[in-house]
Order: sequence, then structure tokens, then C-alpha cells
Amino acid sequence: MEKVRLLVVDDDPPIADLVATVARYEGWDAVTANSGEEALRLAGEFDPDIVVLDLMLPDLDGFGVLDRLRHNGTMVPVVFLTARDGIADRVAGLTRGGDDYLVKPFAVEELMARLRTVLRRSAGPAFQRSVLRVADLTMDEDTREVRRADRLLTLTPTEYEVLRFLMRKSPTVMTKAQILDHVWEYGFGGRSNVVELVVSRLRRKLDDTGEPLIQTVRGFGYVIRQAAE
Amino acid sequence: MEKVRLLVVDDDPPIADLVATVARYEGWDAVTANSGEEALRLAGEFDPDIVVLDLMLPDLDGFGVLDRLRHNGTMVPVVFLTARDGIADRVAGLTRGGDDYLVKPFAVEELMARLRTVLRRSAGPAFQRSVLRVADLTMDEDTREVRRADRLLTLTPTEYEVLRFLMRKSPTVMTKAQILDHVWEYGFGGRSNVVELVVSRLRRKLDDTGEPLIQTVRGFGYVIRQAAE
DNA sequence: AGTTGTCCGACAGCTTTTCGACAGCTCCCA
DNA sequence: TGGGAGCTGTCGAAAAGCTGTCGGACAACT
Repeated sequence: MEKVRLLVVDDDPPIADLVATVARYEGWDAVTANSGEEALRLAGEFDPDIVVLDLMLPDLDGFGVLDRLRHNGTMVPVVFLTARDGIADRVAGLTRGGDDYLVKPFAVEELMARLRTVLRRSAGPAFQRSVLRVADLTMDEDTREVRRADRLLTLTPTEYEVLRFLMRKSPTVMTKAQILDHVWEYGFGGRSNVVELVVSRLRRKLDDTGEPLIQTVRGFGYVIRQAAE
Repeated sequence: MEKVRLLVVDDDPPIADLVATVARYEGWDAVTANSGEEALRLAGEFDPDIVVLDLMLPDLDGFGVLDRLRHNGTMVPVVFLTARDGIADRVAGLTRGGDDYLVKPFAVEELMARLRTVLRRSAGPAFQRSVLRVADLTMDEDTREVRRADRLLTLTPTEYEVLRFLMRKSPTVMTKAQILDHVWEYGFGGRSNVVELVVSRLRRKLDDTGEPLIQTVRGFGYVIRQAAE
């Protein structure tokens, strides 16, 4: 696939920057806009494949931006960001077309996952499943089914996210800080051992059968990969 | 790649110089700033590819500098330096993207390694693995896998760092002092034979099979290279 | 043969990791 | 509205593994 072009619209520069940086890290092209006007201008110039759109903007609000976009005939898919309270209902109504939304504060991996899904859907009518695989472990990102050697595992949301992150990055070693930073909401204060704990719980479920897949790289972090040699 | 342009921002001149010197030694272009204002000015003039930014600055603090940088539309990647205590949490929020941070006191080689990683990532969408190779010894810096003639070695963090340093410098001879200075945190007190010890341990793991790769240059230091006649 | 430099075994202290127990929370259902 | 089930994160203790000090054996150079 071509390099994905992402437009991020959020009036809070750190947030916009955060999203753009993560996207670039994934190899996407990303630009940011801090107002509705700027967003519309950039949508024209930059011609994005997908848009992340905060609903709370100083000038024109998110809905307004969307209307104008659609008015111009742009069918680009949109993922909305909203505060926890409030307009969730109205957003829900807008998400039928394949668009999606996420509540702030979000975890960056979750945002990226939704962007990928939306892109995949909008790419073509025949949307192919996204299945991650490491050794005899598979994760179907559509059905959320995780199997180890065909045995179905039941994971909690957090476990699922951590596992997905590790599988996506496999066979690269990730530090605990990286895992925490990507899988937990930004702003999560936990100076704690949550990551270790979730890994421990994952291991119990995964490695129940078969050889250990999640490996500790002492003094550094964790990887998921087939034990070499 | 072109000559990398690095901007180092730290109010403690010895530290800033240390980093700049090491970077120049690697063939990079490096400039230093000792205050936030200077940093912003230089960022404009010098147009760096990457920035090392101490968070504790006399005038504008590190976060302020970052905000202003971003505000100017600069998407340059940043690696932060922080003291051990305190703001690690706040930093975490900024690092989710792909930027990174390091706690003082750090080891110079570790800083350089992170800079290289961040650069590599921001360079292109398809980020190519970084694999060091000396004779039949290979080190994959992403997976942290080290192999001698395909046999997987298990190294401790210190061993890994020393070996990486030697491999990077190969076939140049490094003195024990250089190794100590680069691989251990600056300010490390050990007037000792740690380096010898780690090398000894490395040898046992590496040279188990095959001919010795790490050679002693008596009265000077160590090199890793294929034994030449 | 003396001197200087290197190697490395043993050990103690320390750091990192693992994981059981538990309490607060949310969500769901009656 | 109350109760229950399941999820998440905190704490702490025990285990595992890593690092540096010491010191004696050994090797290399003069």
C-alpha cells in the first residue's frame, strides 16, 4: 500500500502532535491542524486518506468541519475524538458510514488500530481480515479471536491490547515503558508494575500449552517470538 | 544519508559538550545551546535532524522549548534528558510517539543508540533493521539477538553494551578507558577492572565456538575483529 | 628474573522480575 | 437499587539474575 496520508485536527497541539508522531512512526504521512479553518484548508491541499477529528474546536466545530468536507464531495473516512461526557450520541449517529470514534483520553495503539480498521474497510468492498500470527499463536483483529494452536483463549481487554502490541512489533523487543506508553491512555500515571502483571497473566493463558512465547529480555523489556534455537 | 545535524540543549556545558563531542566523533554536525532561548534560535538557524533536550533549563523549560518548536511547525524528533526523580511521568506523555527519553546520568553510547534508532524510524516508512556484523558474529539491534555462527548467545545488558560498542568501532582498538567512558554512565566511580571482567565474560560466551574474536592489544585495549595474520 | 599488565574464579550486594493476595471499580441483571 | 461477576491496579515478598570488588595465577615484555 502507498504511504497513508493522515490529517489530524485537534486544537490541543500536544495531542495533535502525539497522534501525528505515532503515525509517522508507523511510516505514514501526517499533518496537523489546530482549527477548523486550517483543517479545511489542509484537507484540500493535502488530500488525506483518513482524518482524525476532534469535535471540540475553537472556531468551526467538528461537525461543522465534517459537513463542509462532505459538502465538498470528500468521502474521506473520519475518526472522531470526543471528551468522555456529552455528545457521544450524536457522534454515534455519524459513525455509520464506516467512520468511527474514540473517547479522550485514549491509548495510542487503540487509535492506530481503529484507523487501520477504518482504512481497511474503506479501501474496498472486499475487506480482507487482518490476522496477526506469531508461531502457533494467531489474533484475528476483526473477531478478536485469539488462538494458541487452535485452542481459543479468553483475554481481557487489557491483555488483548498488550498482546496485540507485542505481536505487531514482533520480533522487536519492547521496553516496559514503550508498552505502557502505547497501550495505556496518555496521562496514565502508573509508575507501577502493571505491565509486568499483565504479561504474567498473559503467560498463564498463552503458555499453558506449548513453549513460552513471551520472553523476558532482562534489564530491557519483553518480546513475543518463537524461542530461537 | 547526509551528515546528521544534531542540536544539544543542556544548561550544563560539560554535558552538552560531551554529547556534542561524541556526536562529532561519529561524523555528525553538532551544535550546543545552554538555554531555551538559544535553543530556539539555533533550531531555526541550524535546522537540526534531531534534538537532545534537557528538561531542566534556566529560562524556558524543556516543555516550553518543545511547545515553541512544534508551534513553529518543526516536526524534528526529540530525545529528552531528565533527572532521576520527578518529571519522568510528564515526560512519558510526550514520548509515546517515537520520541524518547533518558534519565541522567546516562551512558553516552546508550544515548547515541537511541538517537540512531529514532533517526532510523523517522527516516523512512520501511524501517530497515540495523544489524552489526563482524566475521561470523552478528548483532541485531532491534531484536537484541546476538549470534556467533548462527548460534544464539544470551548476553546480559552490560555485556551487550560493551559488545555493541566494540562491534561499532571495529576494527579500531579501544582503550579500556574509552570503553568505560562510553558504556558506563558518566560519573561512574569504578576505578576498577570491570571492563576486563566483562570482556572476559564475553569471551567465554563468544569464543566458545570458533576462533577468538575479541583481541587484547596489550598495554592499550581491546578490539573485535577477525584475527588477521 | 623482575615488573607490569591481564585474566578470571568466587562472592556478596543489589536490581529486576515474578506473582499471590486483595480492594476498588464498572458493568450487568434482576 | 442491590448484588454479583469480572477486570484492573497496588503492594509486598520471594526468587532469579547481574554487577562489581578482591585477589591470586598467569603471561608478556624488558
